[in-house]
Amino acid sequence: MKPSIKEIAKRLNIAPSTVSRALNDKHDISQSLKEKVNTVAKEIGYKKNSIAARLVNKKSNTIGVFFLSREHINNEENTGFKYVEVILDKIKAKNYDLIIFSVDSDLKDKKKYIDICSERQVEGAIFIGLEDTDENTELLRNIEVPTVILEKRVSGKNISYVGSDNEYGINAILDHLFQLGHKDIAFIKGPDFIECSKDRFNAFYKRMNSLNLYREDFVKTGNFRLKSGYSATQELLNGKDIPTAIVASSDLMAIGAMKAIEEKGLKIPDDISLVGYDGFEIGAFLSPALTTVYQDFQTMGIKAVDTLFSMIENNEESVNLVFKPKLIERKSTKKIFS
Amino acid sequence: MKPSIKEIAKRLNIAPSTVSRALNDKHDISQSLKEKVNTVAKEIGYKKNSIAARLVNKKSNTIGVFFLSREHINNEENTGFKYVEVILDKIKAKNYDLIIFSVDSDLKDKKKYIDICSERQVEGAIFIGLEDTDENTELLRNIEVPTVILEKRVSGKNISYVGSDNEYGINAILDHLFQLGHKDIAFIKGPDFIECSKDRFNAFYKRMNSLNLYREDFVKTGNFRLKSGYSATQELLNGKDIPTAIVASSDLMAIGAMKAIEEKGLKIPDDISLVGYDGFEIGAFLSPALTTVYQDFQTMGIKAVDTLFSMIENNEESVNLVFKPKLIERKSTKKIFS
DNA sequence: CTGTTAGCGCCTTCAC
DNA sequence: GTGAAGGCGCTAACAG
Repeated sequence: MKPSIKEIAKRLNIAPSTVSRALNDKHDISQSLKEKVNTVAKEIGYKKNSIAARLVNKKSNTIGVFFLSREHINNEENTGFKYVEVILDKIKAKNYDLIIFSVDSDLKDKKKYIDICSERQVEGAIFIGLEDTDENTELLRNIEVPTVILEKRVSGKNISYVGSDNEYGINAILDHLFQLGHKDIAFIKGPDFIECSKDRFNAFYKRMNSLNLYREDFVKTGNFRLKSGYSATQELLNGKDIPTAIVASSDLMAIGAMKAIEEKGLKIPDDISLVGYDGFEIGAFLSPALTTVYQDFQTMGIKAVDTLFSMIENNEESVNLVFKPKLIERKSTKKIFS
Repeated sequence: MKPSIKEIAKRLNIAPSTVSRALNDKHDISQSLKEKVNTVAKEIGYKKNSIAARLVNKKSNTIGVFFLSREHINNEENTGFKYVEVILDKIKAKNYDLIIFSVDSDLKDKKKYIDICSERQVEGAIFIGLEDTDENTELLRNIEVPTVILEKRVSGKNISYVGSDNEYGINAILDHLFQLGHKDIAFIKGPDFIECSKDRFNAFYKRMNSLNLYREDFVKTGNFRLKSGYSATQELLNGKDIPTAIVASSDLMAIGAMKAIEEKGLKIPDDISLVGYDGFEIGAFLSPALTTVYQDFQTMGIKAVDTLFSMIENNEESVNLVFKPKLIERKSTKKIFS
C-alpha cells in the first residue's frame, strides 16, 4: 500500500486536509508545520496520487495528442514526428501531461476521437496527420475542448488550424523552374487522402494548366516514401517524352527520384532538374544538394501549442494560422538549354 | 456540467450503482435495463470519467514513456523516434494509455523519474535515450513499477534491458573491411554520454588495437548528426595521412561524411570506403548506396513492450534482451589495391 | 493557523 | 436483479 496523506496525518496527529495544504504550500500553514509534513512525507516515501487530485480539482492537466495516419506513412518518412517533438516539449513546459493517441486500437475500437477526449477529460487536443478519408472528421467539428488541427482545415467553433501555404510553396518552385527555362515539368504527387498533398498537386495543376503546360503523363502518384519516388520516377523516365524537371512533393520522394535518375544514366541537374518539398536537413548533404521548399515544422508546432493554450487558458477564439514555406535553391536545379 | 452516472440514474429512477453495472456490462443486470441505460447514456451524451474510474479501481491503465536525450540529438536524427512509433502502437493495442515524459520541464522541475511514475500511478515505464550522465539513473534502480530501458544497461529488480549488440555490429563492419584489405580505418564516434556510442567505439578500439592497427589520429568525435559527420570527416581528410576506410557510428554521420569526401574530390568507394551504422532506409537510395549495419528498431520496440507487459501482467522477472544487428553490404565499400 | 465536513464520479461490497 | 452505503485519495469550504 502506498502511503497516503492520511498516513502522514496520523503520524503527525493532524488533519489530512492540513497535510494537503502543507504539501501544496498554501499560505495559511505555518512554516514549521510545512517542514514537519515534508519531512515525514519524505521519510515514508509519500507521493501524491495525481489521479485523485485531478478528480477533485476537475482538472486533468492533460492534453491529448492524436497522431494519426501512421499506418500509411511511417517513421523516417513521417513529417508528423517533426511536430511531435516540439509539441512534446512545449506542452511539458506548460506543466501539462500529454497523452498520445494513435490509430491502432483507439480507432479500431471504433471510439470517436471526441469520445476519447471526453473520457480522458483532456483539456485540449492536437491532431497530427488527420486524413481526408477519416470518417471521424465530421464528428470532430463539435468537439467541446479547444483543438488544433495541423495541416488539415476542419471548421468548428473550438477548432484552430495550423498549416502551411502549399500553393505558395508550389508556385515558388514553379517560378524558380520557369525562370530557369523549364516547361516540361513533371510532378510526383503524394497520396490523395492527405490534404496538403492534394493542395500541392492542385496548385501545380492550376498553374501549369493556366499556362497550357500541364500534361497528364507527367504526373505520377507516390505515397511520400522513398521507394514510391523511385518507382514514380522510373515510370516517368520510361515514358515517351522525358521532362526537363521533376517536382516531388516530398524530399524523400525526391531522394528516391535521384536514384532512379542516376540509374537511368542521367545527371542532375545537367540532364534533368529536381526539386523536393519539406526542407529536410539531409537535402543539403546529398549530391547534388537538393533544391527544395522548406517548411518550418518547428515553428508550426510551437504555434500550434501556443494557439491551443490561448484557447484553453484565455478563452480566445479559434484561429487559422497559415505559414509560408520558403524555397531553398541548392544544386539540383539548373538553367535549361533550348 | 458533463452528465454523470447519477444523471442517468435519475432519469431512469434507478440507483447509480445499477447504472454503473449496466454500463460495465456486468452479468447481474437484466438485458432490458442495460439497453435502457445505454440509450439514455447516448441521449444525454454521457461519457465515463476515466479519472474517477481509475481512482476507485486503483489502476491507472497508463504506461509512462520517458523520451530523453532529445536536447542533444533531435528530430530526423534521433533514432529514438523509431522506437516511439512501435511502442505507441503496441501499448495502445493493449488498451493502455501512454503518457510521454520529456526532458524539458519534467527534468528541470528536478523531479525524479521515479517520482513522476509514482505520482502518475503509471503501471510501467519505458526509457528511451537515457544518458550516462543522467544523475537520475542511480535512483532508477529502485523503481517499483516494471520498467524497460532501451539501449542502456541499468540493473535493478524491476528493470529489463533491451538493446543491441554493438560490439557484434562493429566487428561485422571490421571483418568486412579487413576482408577487403583495409587497414587504415578511421572511426567517427558518437557522443560519450550515450552508452551505445561508447560501446561502438570501445569495440572498435579493442579490435583495432589488438591488431596493432589503432591510430588515435584516425578517430574523431561527432554527435550523431549530419553536420558533425561532415566536419569530422573534413578533419580526417585534412590530416597527415588519409584512411582508406571510414566507419561512422551512425548513418547520418556517414551521409555527412559522404559530402565531405566528395567535396575533397575523392570518390567513394574507389578512393575511400565508407560504412554507416543504423540501417536507415535512406542509405539504400544514396549514391553510392551505403554499406551499414542494420538495427531492427521495430522489433526491439515491440520486444520492449512485450517484456514490459509480461512483467506487469504475469509478474515475470526482468530480463536482458540483446539483439544482433546485421551488416548490409552495399556500394560504399570496396576492395583496396595495395 | 488548523480541524471538520463534505464531495469529486465511479465502483464494489452487502443487503434485499 | 436491483438498491443503499461506503470509500478510492485528495482538496475546498467553512468553522473555530
